Amino acid sequence: MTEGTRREKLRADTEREILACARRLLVEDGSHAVTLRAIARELGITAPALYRYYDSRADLLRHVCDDISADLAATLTPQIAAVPLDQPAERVFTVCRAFRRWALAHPREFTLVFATSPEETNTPVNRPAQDHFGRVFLEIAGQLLSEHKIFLSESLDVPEPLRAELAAYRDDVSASLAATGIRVPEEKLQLGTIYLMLQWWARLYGHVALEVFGRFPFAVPDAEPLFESMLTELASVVGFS
Amino acid sequence: MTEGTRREKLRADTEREILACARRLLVEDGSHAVTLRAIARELGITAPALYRYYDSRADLLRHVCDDISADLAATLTPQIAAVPLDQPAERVFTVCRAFRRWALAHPREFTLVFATSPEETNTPVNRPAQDHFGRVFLEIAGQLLSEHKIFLSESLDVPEPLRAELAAYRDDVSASLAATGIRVPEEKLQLGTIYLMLQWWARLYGHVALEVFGRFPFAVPDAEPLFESMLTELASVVGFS
DNA sequence: CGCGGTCAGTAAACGGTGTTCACTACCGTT
DNA sequence: AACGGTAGTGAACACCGTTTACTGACCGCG
Repeated sequence: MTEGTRREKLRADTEREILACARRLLVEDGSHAVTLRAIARELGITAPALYRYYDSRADLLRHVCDDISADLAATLTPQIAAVPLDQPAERVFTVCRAFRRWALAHPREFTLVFATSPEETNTPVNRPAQDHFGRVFLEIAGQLLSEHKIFLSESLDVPEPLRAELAAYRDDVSASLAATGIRVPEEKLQLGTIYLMLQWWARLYGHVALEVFGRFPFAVPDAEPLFESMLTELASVVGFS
Repeated sequence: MTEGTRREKLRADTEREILACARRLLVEDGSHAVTLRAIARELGITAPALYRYYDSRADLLRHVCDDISADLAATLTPQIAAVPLDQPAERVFTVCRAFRRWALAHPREFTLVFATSPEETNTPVNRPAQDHFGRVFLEIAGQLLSEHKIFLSESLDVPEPLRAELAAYRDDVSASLAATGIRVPEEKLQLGTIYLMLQWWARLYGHVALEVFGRFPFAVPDAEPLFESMLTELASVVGFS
């Protein structure tokens, strides 16, 4: 897979080591503990050596983000795959529940990837679904759309002022999906579908972020029932069982 | 208001100065620029002097959070007050729009207060609506409930497994409201009401956070129509026009 | 074989950070 | 006039990211 020049093999090796170490530090002690010097110390090298691999600490953190996103995707995909294709509602539920479970189990990773202001990691604003979890979300939604006609088509009432906006997004979604190898027939990507995807993602994200950050307006010791009720309500909106 | 011993007056003065300076640094250069030494430099004192006022940088940041929350509350309250009491839907819309506008105009403050993992500011987990914006949200919702019976009462279908949870929150909400001087008759605080408040907050938060962080699954240049459509949809769920 | 370039890694240094500690000098009170 | 509390200082410690000039070892080429 990677170039075999052996030199590059070693390089890729330590690069993986760096990322793994950064991940470990992040998980165990928080993002402020992800320090060039700490990583170097643990790898038995000196801090400046890391600049052979990353331009800066921010750059490293950005790669850690991508690493985490990849892991999340790798965690979610098999879980969805385990649900039969002919149970689309259950598939969507599964990915939502899995995402919540992952976020609660990996709060620091979640924070870094999903709730870090772009400036913190110096992420260029022009970096939409690139590598990030959005891709996973799109993939799953894309599969769903391409294999079923579950979503209410034109009958779903998309507010008029939104139609122009949504039409613009469609191309973006199409391109994103195409980049991952999924081909969705044009006629399946209706405006209502895109609208639903956005709503779904916003609610899922909102609930999970609130839960991870403990920012409910009052103490909520166990938000799982709340989450489940959100799912069933969302499903009813879409037209699931 | 503050003790007049003049010594304490001076102290309160510089304390305000410190907070104001921290706010300015946060707004202009991001939270990483909020540095004890930078603050001290600007006040013409030395960094260790700040320890006379705050236990640590984290402690200072926590107070900045409270300061921001207070400001947010002060921004929102008059905006709501400007909407006649007999237009409850418009009142809710107003606070939601105002919150979104504030967040977009003050992304760094929003990030610090609403999307900082508790560990970052060393916030004790047991710090629910205390001083934070949750209180404002509760106040507004509380006023709404106590003055109108807009929300669908028992007819709203609260999923069975949730009823126990929600019942537990009710006391919490009651106490929080009472602490701010708002007395809501017990019978107005129905389970469905609490459920709605949570849903509303989760969706509002989710949309705004996504927008501030630019974490929509694809590029969304202008999320305002999306936001407005969310509002009208939420309103229809509650039974507004 | 040996020469030369590429490149991972080093050592030292710069300026910045949070935090601690011993210390001063003032201010209000007794 | 003496005292005690307290805001503020200065020096120091242990970190941090980043830059610079430097060392070797490895690899391919003649």
